[in-house]
Amino acid sequence: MVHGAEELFARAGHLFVGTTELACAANDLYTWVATQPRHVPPELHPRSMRKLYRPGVLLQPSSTQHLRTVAARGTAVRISQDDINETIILDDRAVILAGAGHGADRNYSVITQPDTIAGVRSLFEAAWRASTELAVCDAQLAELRTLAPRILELLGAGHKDETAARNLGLSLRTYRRRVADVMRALGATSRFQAGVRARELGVL
Amino acid sequence: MVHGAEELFARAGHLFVGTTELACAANDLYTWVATQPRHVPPELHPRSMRKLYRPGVLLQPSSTQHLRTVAARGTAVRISQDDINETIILDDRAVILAGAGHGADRNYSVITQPDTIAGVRSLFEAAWRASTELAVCDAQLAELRTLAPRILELLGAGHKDETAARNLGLSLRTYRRRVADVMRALGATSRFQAGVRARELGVL
DNA sequence: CAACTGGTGGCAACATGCTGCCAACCGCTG
DNA sequence: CAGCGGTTGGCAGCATGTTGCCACCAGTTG
Repeated sequence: MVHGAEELFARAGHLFVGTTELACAANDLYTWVATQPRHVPPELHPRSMRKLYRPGVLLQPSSTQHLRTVAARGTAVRISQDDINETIILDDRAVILAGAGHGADRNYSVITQPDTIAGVRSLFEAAWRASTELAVCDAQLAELRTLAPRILELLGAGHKDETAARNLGLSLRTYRRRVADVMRALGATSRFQAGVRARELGVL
Repeated sequence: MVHGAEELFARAGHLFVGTTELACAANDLYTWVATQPRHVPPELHPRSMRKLYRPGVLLQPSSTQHLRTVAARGTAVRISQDDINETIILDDRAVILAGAGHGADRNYSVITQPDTIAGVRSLFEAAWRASTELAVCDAQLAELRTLAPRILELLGAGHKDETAARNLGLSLRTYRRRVADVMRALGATSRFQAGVRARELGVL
Protein backbone atom coordinates (compact mmCIF):
# COMPACT_ATOMS: atom_id res chain seq x y z
CA MET A 1 0.00 0.00 0.00
CA VAL A 2 1.60 3.21 -1.15
CA HIS A 3 0.36 6.77 -1.13
CA GLY A 4 0.40 8.98 -4.20
CA ALA A 5 1.56 8.33 -7.73
CA GLU A 6 5.08 9.50 -7.03
CA GLU A 7 5.64 7.04 -4.26
CA LEU A 8 4.05 4.37 -6.43
CA PHE A 9 6.62 4.84 -9.14
CA ALA A 10 9.43 5.12 -6.67
CA ARG A 11 8.49 1.89 -4.95
CA ALA A 12 7.04 -0.12 -7.82
CA GLY A 13 8.56 1.48 -10.90
CA HIS A 14 11.03 -1.36 -11.33
CA LEU A 15 8.15 -3.79 -11.79
CA PHE A 16 7.20 -2.02 -14.99
CA VAL A 17 10.55 -2.50 -16.62
CA GLY A 18 10.70 -5.70 -18.59
CA THR A 19 6.99 -6.40 -18.46
CA THR A 20 5.89 -8.13 -21.63
CA GLU A 21 2.16 -7.99 -21.16
CA LEU A 22 0.56 -4.97 -19.58
CA ALA A 23 -3.15 -4.51 -19.02
CA CYS A 24 -4.93 -1.70 -17.27
CA ALA A 25 -8.38 -0.43 -16.50
CA ALA A 26 -9.23 3.16 -15.75
CA ASN A 27 -12.20 5.48 -15.58
CA ASP A 28 -10.46 8.56 -16.89
CA LEU A 29 -7.32 9.53 -18.71
CA TYR A 30 -5.60 10.91 -15.65
CA THR A 31 -5.16 7.78 -13.65
CA TRP A 32 -2.51 5.74 -15.40
CA VAL A 33 -1.19 8.57 -17.49
CA ALA A 34 2.32 7.22 -17.40
CA THR A 35 2.28 3.46 -17.66
CA GLN A 36 5.99 3.60 -18.15
CA PRO A 37 8.56 5.19 -15.89
CA ARG A 38 10.60 7.86 -17.57
CA HIS A 39 13.61 6.86 -19.66
CA VAL A 40 12.70 3.31 -20.54
CA PRO A 41 13.98 2.49 -24.02
CA PRO A 42 11.38 1.27 -26.53
CA GLU A 43 12.83 -2.21 -26.77
CA LEU A 44 11.91 -2.78 -23.13
CA HIS A 45 8.30 -1.66 -23.59
CA PRO A 46 5.66 -4.33 -23.17
CA ARG A 47 5.05 -6.54 -26.15
CA SER A 48 1.31 -6.37 -25.61
CA MET A 49 -0.64 -3.52 -24.06
CA ARG A 50 -4.34 -3.47 -23.36
CA LYS A 51 -6.33 -0.63 -21.89
CA LEU A 52 -9.91 -0.73 -20.73
CA TYR A 53 -11.91 2.48 -20.31
CA ARG A 54 -15.45 3.56 -19.61
CA PRO A 55 -17.65 5.05 -22.32
CA GLY A 56 -17.62 8.42 -20.60
CA VAL A 57 -14.16 9.25 -21.89
CA LEU A 58 -15.60 9.20 -25.40
CA LEU A 59 -17.81 12.17 -24.57
CA GLN A 60 -14.85 14.50 -24.84
CA PRO A 61 -13.34 15.15 -28.25
CA SER A 62 -9.88 15.61 -26.81
CA SER A 63 -9.94 12.40 -24.79
CA THR A 64 -11.30 10.49 -27.74
CA GLN A 65 -8.54 11.78 -29.96
CA HIS A 66 -5.98 10.78 -27.40
CA LEU A 67 -7.32 7.24 -27.21
CA ARG A 68 -7.28 7.01 -30.98
CA THR A 69 -3.60 7.82 -31.11
CA VAL A 70 -2.88 5.39 -28.31
CA ALA A 71 -4.71 2.71 -30.26
CA ALA A 72 -2.89 3.67 -33.43
CA ARG A 73 0.42 3.01 -31.66
CA GLY A 74 -0.59 -0.60 -31.18
CA THR A 75 -2.27 -0.61 -27.78
CA ALA A 76 -5.53 -2.53 -27.72
CA VAL A 77 -8.17 -0.16 -26.35
CA ARG A 78 -11.61 -1.31 -25.33
CA ILE A 79 -14.63 0.23 -23.66
CA SER A 80 -16.43 -1.46 -20.82
CA GLN A 81 -19.98 -0.72 -19.77
CA ASP A 82 -19.26 -1.94 -16.26
CA ASP A 83 -17.85 -0.09 -13.33
CA ILE A 84 -14.30 -1.26 -12.87
CA ASN A 85 -11.86 -0.32 -10.18
CA GLU A 86 -8.71 1.11 -11.58
CA THR A 87 -6.13 -1.56 -12.05
CA ILE A 88 -2.81 -2.36 -13.68
CA ILE A 89 -1.68 -5.89 -14.38
CA LEU A 90 1.99 -6.58 -15.11
CA ASP A 91 2.33 -10.05 -16.57
CA ASP A 92 1.70 -12.47 -13.78
CA ARG A 93 4.21 -10.72 -11.58
CA ALA A 94 2.19 -7.94 -10.05
CA VAL A 95 -1.09 -6.09 -10.01
CA ILE A 96 -1.67 -2.58 -8.78
CA LEU A 97 -5.08 -1.52 -7.56
CA ALA A 98 -6.00 2.11 -7.06
CA GLY A 99 -7.90 2.81 -3.89
CA ALA A 100 -9.64 5.75 -2.30
CA GLY A 101 -8.71 9.35 -2.92
CA HIS A 102 -7.98 11.20 -6.12
CA GLY A 103 -5.26 13.20 -7.73
CA ALA A 104 -1.98 13.25 -5.89
CA ASP A 105 -3.71 12.07 -2.74
CA ARG A 106 -4.53 8.49 -3.64
CA ASN A 107 -3.62 5.11 -2.30
CA TYR A 108 -2.38 2.22 -4.37
CA SER A 109 -2.06 -1.42 -3.44
CA VAL A 110 0.81 -3.25 -5.05
CA ILE A 111 0.21 -7.00 -4.97
CA THR A 112 2.67 -9.69 -5.89
CA GLN A 113 1.00 -12.63 -4.21
CA PRO A 114 0.45 -15.17 -7.05
CA ASP A 115 -3.06 -16.33 -6.13
CA THR A 116 -4.35 -12.79 -5.86
CA ILE A 117 -2.74 -11.93 -9.17
CA ALA A 118 -4.42 -14.91 -10.80
CA GLY A 119 -7.77 -13.84 -9.39
CA VAL A 120 -7.47 -10.26 -10.52
CA ARG A 121 -6.28 -11.38 -13.92
CA SER A 122 -9.26 -13.63 -14.43
CA LEU A 123 -11.62 -10.85 -13.47
CA PHE A 124 -9.89 -8.51 -15.86
CA GLU A 125 -10.12 -11.05 -18.65
CA ALA A 126 -13.84 -11.44 -18.07
CA ALA A 127 -14.33 -7.68 -18.19
CA TRP A 128 -12.15 -7.49 -21.29
CA ARG A 129 -14.19 -10.11 -23.10
CA ALA A 130 -17.42 -8.32 -22.21
CA SER A 131 -16.13 -5.04 -23.58
CA THR A 132 -16.14 -3.40 -26.99
CA GLU A 133 -13.49 -2.25 -29.40
CA LEU A 134 -12.69 1.44 -29.17
CA ALA A 135 -13.52 2.02 -32.83
CA VAL A 136 -17.03 0.65 -32.43
CA CYS A 137 -17.94 2.81 -29.47
CA ASP A 138 -16.17 5.75 -31.01
CA ALA A 139 -18.44 5.55 -34.03
CA GLN A 140 -21.55 4.99 -31.96
CA LEU A 141 -20.92 8.04 -29.83
CA ALA A 142 -19.74 10.27 -32.65
CA GLU A 143 -22.76 12.57 -32.88
CA LEU A 144 -23.40 12.57 -29.16
CA ARG A 145 -19.86 13.78 -28.61
CA THR A 146 -20.51 17.00 -30.44
CA LEU A 147 -23.49 17.77 -28.22
CA ALA A 148 -22.36 16.37 -24.88
CA PRO A 149 -20.03 19.18 -23.81
CA ARG A 150 -22.73 21.77 -24.26
CA ILE A 151 -25.31 19.63 -22.47
CA LEU A 152 -22.97 19.04 -19.57
CA GLU A 153 -22.16 22.68 -19.37
CA LEU A 154 -25.83 23.62 -19.16
CA LEU A 155 -26.51 20.91 -16.61
CA GLY A 156 -23.51 22.05 -14.62
CA ALA A 157 -24.78 25.61 -14.67
CA GLY A 158 -27.89 24.36 -12.93
CA HIS A 159 -30.34 24.98 -15.77
CA LYS A 160 -33.72 23.32 -15.88
CA ASP A 161 -34.34 20.99 -18.81
CA GLU A 162 -36.80 23.48 -20.19
CA THR A 163 -34.32 26.32 -20.54
CA ALA A 164 -31.40 24.12 -21.53
CA ALA A 165 -33.42 22.60 -24.33
CA ARG A 166 -34.41 26.01 -25.62
CA ASN A 167 -30.81 27.11 -25.32
CA LEU A 168 -29.70 24.28 -27.58
CA GLY A 169 -32.61 24.66 -29.97
CA LEU A 170 -33.91 21.21 -29.17
CA SER A 171 -37.32 20.06 -28.09
CA LEU A 172 -37.68 19.07 -24.48
CA ARG A 173 -38.14 15.49 -25.56
CA THR A 174 -34.99 15.31 -27.62
CA TYR A 175 -32.96 17.16 -25.06
CA ARG A 176 -33.95 14.60 -22.47
CA ARG A 177 -33.10 11.84 -24.90
CA ARG A 178 -29.60 13.26 -25.18
CA VAL A 179 -29.30 13.66 -21.43
CA ALA A 180 -30.27 10.01 -21.09
CA ASP A 181 -27.63 9.11 -23.68
CA VAL A 182 -25.01 11.07 -21.77
CA MET A 183 -25.99 9.47 -18.51
CA ARG A 184 -25.79 6.04 -20.04
CA ALA A 185 -22.32 6.85 -21.35
CA LEU A 186 -21.31 8.01 -17.89
CA GLY A 187 -22.83 4.93 -16.34
CA ALA A 188 -24.84 7.10 -13.97
CA THR A 189 -28.18 6.21 -12.47
CA SER A 190 -28.92 9.65 -11.11
CA ARG A 191 -28.14 13.16 -12.21
CA PHE A 192 -26.10 13.74 -9.11
CA GLN A 193 -23.92 10.78 -9.98
CA ALA A 194 -23.68 12.02 -13.54
CA GLY A 195 -22.43 15.35 -12.25
CA VAL A 196 -19.77 13.70 -10.16
CA ARG A 197 -18.58 11.55 -13.04
CA ALA A 198 -18.58 14.38 -15.52
CA ARG A 199 -16.36 16.31 -13.18
CA GLU A 200 -14.12 13.30 -12.67
CA LEU A 201 -13.62 13.02 -16.39
CA GLY A 202 -12.59 16.64 -16.56
CA VAL A 203 -15.48 17.78 -18.67
CA LEU A 204 -16.56 21.15 -17.17
CA MET B 1 -2.39 35.33 -19.01
CA VAL B 2 -0.35 32.43 -17.75
CA HIS B 3 -0.97 28.72 -17.79
CA GLY B 4 -0.77 26.56 -14.69
CA ALA B 5 0.05 27.37 -11.10
CA GLU B 6 3.77 26.80 -11.60
CA GLU B 7 4.07 29.31 -14.35
CA LEU B 8 1.95 31.69 -12.31
CA PHE B 9 4.39 31.65 -9.45
CA ALA B 10 7.36 31.83 -11.74
CA ARG B 11 6.00 34.87 -13.55
CA ALA B 12 4.08 36.63 -10.79
CA GLY B 13 5.65 35.32 -7.61
CA HIS B 14 7.60 38.51 -7.07
CA LEU B 15 4.31 40.42 -6.81
CA PHE B 16 3.49 38.52 -3.65
CA VAL B 17 6.60 39.55 -1.84
CA GLY B 18 6.13 42.75 0.09
CA THR B 19 2.36 42.82 -0.24
CA THR B 20 0.81 44.35 2.84
CA GLU B 21 -2.82 43.60 2.14
CA LEU B 22 -3.80 40.35 0.51
CA ALA B 23 -7.34 39.28 -0.25
CA CYS B 24 -8.51 36.21 -2.08
CA ALA B 25 -11.67 34.39 -3.02
CA ALA B 26 -11.87 30.70 -3.79
CA ASN B 27 -14.40 27.93 -4.11
CA ASP B 28 -12.26 25.18 -2.66
CA LEU B 29 -9.11 24.74 -0.66
CA TYR B 30 -6.99 23.68 -3.60
CA THR B 31 -6.97 26.84 -5.60
CA TRP B 32 -4.81 29.29 -3.72
CA VAL B 33 -3.16 26.73 -1.52
CA ALA B 34 0.07 28.62 -1.41
CA THR B 35 -0.61 32.31 -1.20
CA GLN B 36 3.07 32.77 -0.51
CA PRO B 37 5.97 31.64 -2.60
CA ARG B 38 8.34 29.35 -0.77
CA HIS B 39 10.99 30.83 1.47
CA VAL B 40 9.46 34.19 2.25
CA PRO B 41 10.39 35.22 5.78
CA PRO B 42 7.48 35.99 8.14
CA GLU B 43 8.33 39.67 8.43
CA LEU B 44 7.54 40.06 4.74
CA HIS B 45 4.16 38.35 5.00
CA PRO B 46 1.13 40.56 4.40
CA ARG B 47 -0.02 42.64 7.31
CA SER B 48 -3.65 41.85 6.55
CA MET B 49 -4.99 38.72 4.93
CA ARG B 50 -8.60 38.06 4.02
CA LYS B 51 -9.99 34.91 2.48
CA LEU B 52 -13.47 34.42 1.12
CA TYR B 53 -14.89 30.93 0.61
CA ARG B 54 -18.15 29.27 -0.27
CA PRO B 55 -20.23 27.45 2.33
CA GLY B 56 -19.55 24.13 0.63
CA VAL B 57 -16.07 23.87 2.13
CA LEU B 58 -17.70 23.67 5.54
CA LEU B 59 -19.33 20.38 4.61
CA GLN B 60 -16.04 18.58 5.07
CA PRO B 61 -14.65 18.19 8.56
CA SER B 62 -11.08 18.32 7.31
CA SER B 63 -11.56 21.48 5.27
CA THR B 64 -13.38 23.12 8.13
CA GLN B 65 -10.58 22.31 10.51
CA HIS B 66 -8.07 23.73 8.09
CA LEU B 67 -9.97 26.99 7.80
CA ARG B 68 -10.18 27.23 11.57
CA THR B 69 -6.43 27.02 11.91
CA VAL B 70 -5.97 29.55 9.13
CA ALA B 71 -8.32 31.88 10.95
CA ALA B 72 -6.56 31.23 14.23
CA ARG B 73 -3.32 32.44 12.65
CA GLY B 74 -4.87 35.84 12.07
CA THR B 75 -6.33 35.58 8.60
CA ALA B 76 -9.86 36.91 8.33
CA VAL B 77 -11.98 34.15 6.83
CA ARG B 78 -15.50 34.72 5.59
CA ILE B 79 -18.12 32.70 3.78
CA SER B 80 -20.00 34.08 0.83
CA GLN B 81 -23.33 32.78 -0.41
CA ASP B 82 -22.62 34.11 -3.89
CA ASP B 83 -20.76 32.52 -6.72
CA ILE B 84 -17.43 34.25 -6.98
CA ASN B 85 -14.72 33.72 -9.53
CA GLU B 86 -11.48 32.81 -7.94
CA THR B 87 -9.39 35.88 -7.35
CA ILE B 88 -6.34 37.20 -5.53
CA ILE B 89 -5.85 40.87 -4.82
CA LEU B 90 -2.39 42.15 -3.88
CA ASP B 91 -2.72 45.64 -2.44
CA ASP B 92 -3.57 47.93 -5.30
CA ARG B 93 -0.66 46.61 -7.32
CA ALA B 94 -2.13 43.54 -8.94
CA VAL B 95 -5.05 41.16 -9.15
CA ILE B 96 -4.97 37.60 -10.38
CA LEU B 97 -8.09 36.00 -11.78
CA ALA B 98 -8.38 32.27 -12.27
CA GLY B 99 -9.92 31.27 -15.55
CA ALA B 100 -11.05 28.09 -17.21
CA GLY B 101 -9.59 24.69 -16.50
CA HIS B 102 -8.74 22.99 -13.24
CA GLY B 103 -5.85 21.48 -11.44
CA ALA B 104 -2.51 21.94 -13.11
CA ASP B 105 -4.23 22.83 -16.37
CA ARG B 106 -5.65 26.22 -15.55
CA ASN B 107 -5.25 29.71 -16.87
CA TYR B 108 -4.62 32.77 -14.75
CA SER B 109 -4.85 36.40 -15.71
CA VAL B 110 -2.42 38.68 -13.95
CA ILE B 111 -3.63 42.25 -14.12
CA THR B 112 -1.70 45.34 -13.07
CA GLN B 113 -3.74 47.95 -14.88
CA PRO B 114 -4.87 50.39 -12.10
CA ASP B 115 -8.46 50.95 -13.24
CA THR B 116 -9.13 47.23 -13.55
CA ILE B 117 -7.60 46.66 -10.14
CA ALA B 118 -9.83 49.30 -8.64
CA GLY B 119 -12.87 47.72 -10.23
CA VAL B 120 -12.06 44.22 -9.05
CA ARG B 121 -11.26 45.52 -5.57
CA SER B 122 -14.60 47.27 -5.28
CA LEU B 123 -16.40 44.10 -6.33
CA PHE B 124 -14.45 42.09 -3.84
CA GLU B 125 -15.26 44.56 -1.09
CA ALA B 126 -18.94 44.33 -1.88
CA ALA B 127 -18.82 40.56 -1.73
CA TRP B 128 -16.83 40.71 1.47
CA ARG B 129 -19.36 42.98 3.15
CA ALA B 130 -22.19 40.68 2.09
CA SER B 131 -20.47 37.65 3.57
CA THR B 132 -20.40 36.03 6.98
CA GLU B 133 -17.74 35.32 9.56
CA LEU B 134 -16.33 31.80 9.40
CA ALA B 135 -17.26 31.10 13.01
CA VAL B 136 -20.91 31.87 12.42
CA CYS B 137 -21.29 29.57 9.41
CA ASP B 138 -19.14 26.98 11.08
CA ALA B 139 -21.57 26.79 13.98
CA GLN B 140 -24.61 26.82 11.73
CA LEU B 141 -23.36 23.92 9.65
CA ALA B 142 -21.98 21.91 12.55
CA GLU B 143 -24.57 19.13 12.62
CA LEU B 144 -25.00 19.04 8.87
CA ARG B 145 -21.29 18.45 8.54
CA THR B 146 -21.50 15.14 10.33
CA LEU B 147 -24.17 13.90 7.97
CA ALA B 148 -23.12 15.48 4.69
CA PRO B 149 -20.30 13.11 3.76
CA ARG B 150 -22.55 10.10 4.06
CA ILE B 151 -25.34 11.77 2.15
CA LEU B 152 -22.98 12.77 -0.63
CA GLU B 153 -21.57 9.30 -0.78
CA LEU B 154 -25.01 7.77 -1.18
CA LEU B 155 -25.98 10.33 -3.78
CA GLY B 156 -22.73 9.72 -5.59
CA ALA B 157 -23.39 6.01 -5.59
CA GLY B 158 -26.57 6.72 -7.51
CA HIS B 159 -29.04 5.68 -4.81
CA LYS B 160 -32.64 6.76 -4.90
CA ASP B 161 -33.81 8.93 -2.00
CA GLU B 162 -35.89 6.05 -0.77
CA THR B 163 -32.97 3.66 -0.26
CA ALA B 164 -30.54 6.32 0.87
CA ALA B 165 -32.94 7.47 3.58
CA ARG B 166 -33.40 3.93 4.81
CA ASN B 167 -29.67 3.44 4.71
CA LEU B 168 -29.18 6.41 7.01
CA GLY B 169 -32.09 5.54 9.26
CA LEU B 170 -33.90 8.74 8.38
CA SER B 171 -37.38 9.30 7.12
CA LEU B 172 -37.71 10.24 3.48
CA ARG B 173 -38.85 13.67 4.52
CA THR B 174 -35.87 14.37 6.75
CA TYR B 175 -33.40 12.90 4.31
CA ARG B 176 -34.67 15.27 1.66
CA ARG B 177 -34.43 18.12 4.10
CA ARG B 178 -30.76 17.31 4.58
CA VAL B 179 -30.22 16.99 0.84
CA ALA B 180 -31.77 20.42 0.43
CA ASP B 181 -29.45 21.74 3.15
CA VAL B 182 -26.44 20.27 1.41
CA MET B 183 -27.50 21.68 -1.92
CA ARG B 184 -27.95 25.11 -0.39
CA ALA B 185 -24.47 24.89 1.11
CA LEU B 186 -23.09 23.92 -2.28
CA GLY B 187 -25.02 26.70 -3.95
CA ALA B 188 -26.49 24.23 -6.39
CA THR B 189 -29.85 24.57 -8.09
CA SER B 190 -29.95 21.05 -9.47
CA ARG B 191 -28.65 17.73 -8.30
CA PHE B 192 -26.35 17.51 -11.28
CA GLN B 193 -24.75 20.77 -10.31
CA ALA B 194 -24.52 19.58 -6.72
CA GLY B 195 -22.66 16.50 -7.93
CA VAL B 196 -20.20 18.60 -9.87
CA ARG B 197 -19.55 20.90 -6.95
CA ALA B 198 -19.22 18.10 -4.45
CA ARG B 199 -16.56 16.59 -6.67
CA GLU B 200 -14.85 19.93 -7.07
CA LEU B 201 -14.62 20.28 -3.32
CA GLY B 202 -13.02 16.89 -3.08
CA VAL B 203 -15.77 15.24 -1.14
CA LEU B 204 -16.16 11.78 -2.67
C1' DC C 1 -47.08 21.97 35.25
C1' DA C 2 -47.52 25.13 31.16
C1' DA C 3 -45.43 27.43 27.54
C1' DC C 4 -41.91 27.55 24.32
C1' DT C 5 -38.50 25.73 21.10
C1' DG C 6 -36.40 22.91 17.69
C1' DG C 7 -36.24 18.82 15.24
C1' DT C 8 -38.88 14.96 13.12
C1' DG C 9 -41.96 12.45 10.03
C1' DG C 10 -46.35 11.95 7.55
C1' DC C 11 -49.19 13.92 4.04
C1' DA C 12 -50.32 16.41 0.02
C1' DA C 13 -49.63 19.33 -3.84
C1' DC C 14 -46.70 20.57 -7.10
C1' DA C 15 -42.34 20.64 -10.08
C1' DT C 16 -39.22 18.19 -12.45
C1' DG C 17 -37.38 14.33 -14.74
C1' DC C 18 -37.99 9.82 -17.37
C1' DT C 19 -39.75 6.95 -21.05
C1' DG C 20 -43.03 4.46 -24.13
C1' DC C 21 -45.93 5.38 -27.90
C1' DC C 22 -46.99 7.42 -32.10
C1' DA C 23 -47.28 10.51 -35.94
C1' DA C 24 -44.44 13.33 -38.81
C1' DC C 25 -40.41 14.15 -41.23
C1' DC C 26 -36.16 13.37 -43.38
C1' DG C 27 -32.75 10.92 -46.59
C1' DC C 28 -31.88 6.81 -48.91
C1' DT C 29 -32.64 2.94 -52.01
C1' DG C 30 -34.87 -0.04 -55.15
C1' DC D 1 -42.80 6.89 -56.64
C1' DA D 2 -43.09 3.44 -52.74
C1' DG D 3 -40.93 1.49 -49.11
C1' DC D 4 -37.53 1.59 -45.48
C1' DG D 5 -34.78 3.04 -41.44
C1' DG D 6 -33.54 6.59 -38.50
C1' DT D 7 -34.49 10.94 -35.98
C1' DT D 8 -37.59 14.25 -34.16
C1' DG D 9 -41.14 16.26 -31.24
C1' DG D 10 -45.63 16.01 -28.97
C1' DC D 11 -48.28 13.67 -25.60
C1' DA D 12 -49.31 10.92 -21.75
C1' DG D 13 -48.30 8.43 -17.73
C1' DC D 14 -45.38 7.37 -14.34
C1' DA D 15 -41.24 8.04 -11.20
C1' DT D 16 -38.69 11.02 -8.62
C1' DG D 17 -37.66 15.11 -6.24
C1' DT D 18 -39.21 19.59 -3.70
C1' DT D 19 -41.73 22.06 -0.47
C1' DG D 20 -45.32 23.83 2.71
C1' DC D 21 -48.24 22.43 6.37
C1' DC D 22 -49.14 20.27 10.48
C1' DA D 23 -49.11 17.15 14.32
C1' DC D 24 -46.00 15.03 17.37
C1' DC D 25 -42.22 14.45 20.56
C1' DA D 26 -38.23 15.81 23.63
C1' DG D 27 -35.69 19.05 26.00
C1' DT D 28 -35.71 23.72 28.10
C1' DT D 29 -37.37 27.41 30.59
C1' DG D 30 -40.38 30.09 33.46
